[in-house]
Amino acid sequence: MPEAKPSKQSYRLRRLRRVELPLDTIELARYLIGKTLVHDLPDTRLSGRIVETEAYPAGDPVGHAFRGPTPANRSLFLKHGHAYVRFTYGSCWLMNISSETPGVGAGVLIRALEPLEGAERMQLHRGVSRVVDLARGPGRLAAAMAIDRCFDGLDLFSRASRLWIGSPVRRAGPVGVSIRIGISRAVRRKLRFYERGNPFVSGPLRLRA
DNA sequence: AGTGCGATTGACT
DNA sequence: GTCAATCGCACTA
Repeated sequence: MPEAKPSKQSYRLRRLRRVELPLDTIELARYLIGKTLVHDLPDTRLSGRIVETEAYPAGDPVGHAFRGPTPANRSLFLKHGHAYVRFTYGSCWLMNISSETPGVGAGVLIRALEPLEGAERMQLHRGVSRVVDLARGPGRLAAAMAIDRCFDGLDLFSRASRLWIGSPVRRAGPVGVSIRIGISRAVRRKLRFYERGNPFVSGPLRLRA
């Protein structure tokens, strides 16, 4: 059973530098597909390929920054490359990356990972064994990667941050674009990006093809 | 596979 | 008091 025995392979991951990021919310969401998210714990590395993102650009009425800065959303207004971590629905943390210049509120939601390293630890964090369920969905992703409010406001591109964005381990497949998940209001912009056909992507099947 | 629903915390009106 | 960038489970099929 591949689900019960996740890979113990390790990878040569390079920290990306902030200057490599596109300074644009939608371009960043697209750019992050295939890159890696890494959390270095004291004894273990947790990492995964980013396979699904959503852009929440400046001025987006469903973005958390829409009504201006508050103590809870201020991280979205930091220079691009900072973590914005928010608790929602009583049980889920969601991880975003700020995506514009200082003072502009915008971000990219990281929605799903294909686990690479530390999947056994992720199984413990999540209480599920199936590898495809470890980080498929933003709440699951945060739980698997042990991301909570401590990381809100962290600069992912500071020299020695424990949480960072790494180079791809393989070339990303074709990237699909769709409407965002869980956005029920009139805003139906196609701002969700995902690696097409990847089983670690969340959402209904037709939005993974 | 798709749909429906309850749980549950924090921020803001 | 209301609402939320969700999840897991219980359904139906």
